[in-house]
Amino acid sequence: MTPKTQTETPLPPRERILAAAGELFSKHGVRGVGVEAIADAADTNKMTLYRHFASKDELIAEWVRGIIAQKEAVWEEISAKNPHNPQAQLADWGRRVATTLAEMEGRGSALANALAELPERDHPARRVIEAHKLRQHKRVQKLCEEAGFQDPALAANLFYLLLEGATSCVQCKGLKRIGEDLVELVDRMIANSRNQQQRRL
Amino acid sequence: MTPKTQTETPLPPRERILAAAGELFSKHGVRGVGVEAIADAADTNKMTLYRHFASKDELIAEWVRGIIAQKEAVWEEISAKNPHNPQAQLADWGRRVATTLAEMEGRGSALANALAELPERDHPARRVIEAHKLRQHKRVQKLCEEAGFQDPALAANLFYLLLEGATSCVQCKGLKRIGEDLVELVDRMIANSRNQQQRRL
DNA sequence: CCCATATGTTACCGACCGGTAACTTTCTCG
DNA sequence: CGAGAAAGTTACCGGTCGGTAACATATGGG
Repeated sequence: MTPKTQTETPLPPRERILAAAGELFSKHGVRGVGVEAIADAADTNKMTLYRHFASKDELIAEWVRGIIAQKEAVWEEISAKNPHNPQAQLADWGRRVATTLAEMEGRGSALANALAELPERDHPARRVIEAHKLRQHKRVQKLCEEAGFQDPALAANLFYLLLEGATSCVQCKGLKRIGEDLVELVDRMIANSRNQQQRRL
Repeated sequence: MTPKTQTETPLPPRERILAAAGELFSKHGVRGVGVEAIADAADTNKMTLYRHFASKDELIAEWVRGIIAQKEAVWEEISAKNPHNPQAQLADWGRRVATTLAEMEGRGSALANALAELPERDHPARRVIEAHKLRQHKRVQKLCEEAGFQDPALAANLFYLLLEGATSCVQCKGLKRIGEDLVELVDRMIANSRNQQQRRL
């Protein structure tokens, strides 16, 4: 009699919970979803959830860690595809950010939203996100140094501001051309870096 | 016996409530503060709060409207100080954004945070914020047209992304030079616009 | 087969939240 | 002074939330 419409569940409960939490957190924000709703969506119950995660905050942190891991995996992919070519890596990165933005409908970056929803400065998830953002910034800065920008730190901050700005803008509808313009701007930056290199030779 | 340490209260309750709500919302986020805490901080009570605001959501919206009003007042000031000089207006704006960022300790833009905390697409506050962001973007775009950029829409999006990115970055400590670099980048953009104008003459 | 382990089920707790009712106090102004 | 509006006070409602206890069920390997 119970419909059982969901796909079969070969995944262990922990993974199902993480997946369900991810969907709900993305859609309604971490503070807008209760643990019971998560357990239901994962086709399990609150008790099992608490056997796998010490608290809701820890579940949030784990979810955030997953997102970050796959973002860092993308970076690995980028640097593997064009090793020793920082310009190409930066361009690739810009393009990927733009396409990612195009796919996000309405609600913006999960990480930025989580940061805004968790004002407590010592929240586990917050620490993880901040560390990741700093790593990301460092990575861009290193690429800018290798790319031969006159002022690598300035260039890196420009790139970084463009990225952060774009992911922040997605929340607001309208402003549609932003994705393509982001790519355009990154490409111009890279062209500039080449000019600067030539001038210096 | 009651300490009564607070400053005298010559302001009507409505203003006190708005002020207290503003402080608490900024510090703990709109979802992290209850109406009772707001009433207490305003040295009044929940009942009086609900006589002046139909609901918590309306109070949030009113707070947001206040922030936006003062941001738009800044724009008036900017355009009054350098009328018919779009470059100077853009530069002034960049400088003001940078100093504002320097003052915000830790937690980022109240508007961006509110947007992240209110996923419901028809929340009154959300509508107000989105309208404001669109107005802001239009304003920058008009200035870019007047400033004679080759591609005003592209330039406007660059400015806008820089702004949004900077206000979004404040949440993350570290990344300290961002404020000064924002000014530097805006100035370079403006220098570019002058070159483009000359080239076209 | 039987025990241990993982999972499901139900019920519950205390805290907090947004919002309201009913009544009292205070202040203003005619 | 006295009426009326604005503000304060207290108590309460229904709901939700994060988290736990106690117990029932399955599953799988020695």
